Amino acid sequence: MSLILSEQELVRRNSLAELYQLGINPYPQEAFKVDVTATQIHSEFPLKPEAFNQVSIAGRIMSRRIMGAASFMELQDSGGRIQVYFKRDDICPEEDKTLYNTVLKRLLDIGDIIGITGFVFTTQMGEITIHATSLKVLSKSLRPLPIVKEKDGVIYDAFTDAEQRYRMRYVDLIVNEGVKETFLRRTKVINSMRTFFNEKGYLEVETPILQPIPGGAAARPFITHHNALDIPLYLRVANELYLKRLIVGGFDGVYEFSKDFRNEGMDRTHNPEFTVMEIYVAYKDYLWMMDFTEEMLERVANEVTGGTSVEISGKVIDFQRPFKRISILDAIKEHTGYDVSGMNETELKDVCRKLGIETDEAMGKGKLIDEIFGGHCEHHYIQPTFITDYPVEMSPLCKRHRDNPELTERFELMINGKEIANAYTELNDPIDQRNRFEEQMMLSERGDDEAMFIDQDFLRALEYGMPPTSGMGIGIDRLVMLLTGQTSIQEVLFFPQMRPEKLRKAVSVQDFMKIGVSETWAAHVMKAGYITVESLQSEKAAVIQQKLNGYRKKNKLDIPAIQMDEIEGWLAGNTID
RNA sequence: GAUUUGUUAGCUCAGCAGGUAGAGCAUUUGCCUUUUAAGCAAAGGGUCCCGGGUUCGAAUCCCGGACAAAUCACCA
Repeated sequence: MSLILSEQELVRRNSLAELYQLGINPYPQEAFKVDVTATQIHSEFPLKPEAFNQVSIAGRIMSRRIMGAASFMELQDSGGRIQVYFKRDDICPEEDKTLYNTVLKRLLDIGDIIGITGFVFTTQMGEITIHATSLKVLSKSLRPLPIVKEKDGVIYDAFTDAEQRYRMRYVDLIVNEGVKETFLRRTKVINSMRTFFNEKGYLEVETPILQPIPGGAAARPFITHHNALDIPLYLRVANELYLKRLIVGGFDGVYEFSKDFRNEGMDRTHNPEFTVMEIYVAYKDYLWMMDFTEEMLERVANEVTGGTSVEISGKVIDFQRPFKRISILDAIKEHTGYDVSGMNETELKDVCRKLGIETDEAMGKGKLIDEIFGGHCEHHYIQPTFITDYPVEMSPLCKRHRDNPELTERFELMINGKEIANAYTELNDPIDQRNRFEEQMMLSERGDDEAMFIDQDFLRALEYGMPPTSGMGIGIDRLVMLLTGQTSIQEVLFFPQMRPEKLRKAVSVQDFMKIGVSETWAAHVMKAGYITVESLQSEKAAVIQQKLNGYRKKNKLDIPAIQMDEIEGWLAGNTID
């Protein structure tokens, strides 16, 4: 962060100092009583005006319109904005008009947080407004906010730079209307699901994020190190294996909203850390889970949006039950014309070649079928659709299909061409499970770095016996995207992962004084464009002299012109402590 | 990782016939007691992302780099 402040920041710091001089603490300790919100005033004042004769409210100044002895401000609290009217003689009934003339008109800025008391009325323009009778500074803002204005529903000068919006989400939330709403909905989605599960009697649990074996999904993990144990630990890529251990332990239904971490690419649908809800229910199968998932999504959509359909990038998606169901092999047949059921690896590679899909040695049957589906079928499923009965090679934790041992009892829910949920009739045969892990190991040896590790403790748990169980995982971020009409995951995460901001090396006046620059000149040297000591020392003395004296003249500085021998002293490289 | 586009004042953006850096809002000063993206008048504010090159001269042209966005690739 540069130490060189913009003009507006300097003005605000000066205002801050003046407030202190006036005996006003711009960051007071004591609580401020808030007895009403902007939203309440807007909705209830027209019905019960007499209830708003004395209100106390706090918020951030978002606009100011000052005209002599009267001013209007827009105050923004957590729910919205309310206009405030100040009249000099009302907030300064005595002789001393400083609070109005100096504090309100000059020392307060857009972005400052204030508390006021007053009564609500309607202006001649018909806007519900608080007529303030007192004013208290609650927090002085030292940086200018982007000014976003709106008239007749048209937004002017919106704060749109995605990088700045994500890096400074706090600013985004303050100035961009609608950002808060997305995150309120996100919480509603989660609350709605949680209530649904709790009503069914399932237990919310917490399982380890730091895992010695990153199991439960085929993904590249983040690795870290535990010093005391001196072992590597992995950030979880899934919580599946732990939840199933709990089913072994005797719970009928367990679920967890889990932050998972995958060390893979980032784009508008992938963030390195993301939220998944996983639920496991004993004595159920994947057919039951399909019904359960439909019921859950229809209800969540209803509770969050007030209906079952949502619009996203021009497409209307309907969460009304029942959802379409189709097996993955039928889906491939339908969209490519190839019947890949029963094909061996060579035949599948042949199909891939004909479809223009690149293959490599590391790909087994499961991966090949996945590629065909991903490349030619997935994007067709806009309306919620269950894709079922995946090949056994693709699903090492899933039970074989009751009618065909080559397949598994698995479904993925596709919405808007993307996978949203994934569910199994869980594999509880410990012998089969061990074999499947070993097949994964072979894939790993062939070079598939996403293949799963063998979790011996998980196998031991299965050997004690797990009841027949169905489990389902759903990507919360992607679901929230659907239900808020957002097309990038960054819009539904408060703080999406960003490349670290490169901060300019902070230099201070003292750094320049160390090489002999006088205190008088040090600040000017920085303002004249030498933002590091190195940048100054790498310049020729004559150039520096010209530049500094030019700066002195331009800014009409009341100090003597700089002399050559003084500058040569700076460049000599002697440091002074 | 590839391609395309972008990076200019606090914010949104113009300027790219290479020739002294612009607008609106915001800021400062003055006027204004019910305004509405308030108004009127004046002023200040910029490493034109960074580093090289071409040129008498680069925000503008060329090369390299950083960062971002979009598309694609990768991604149970």
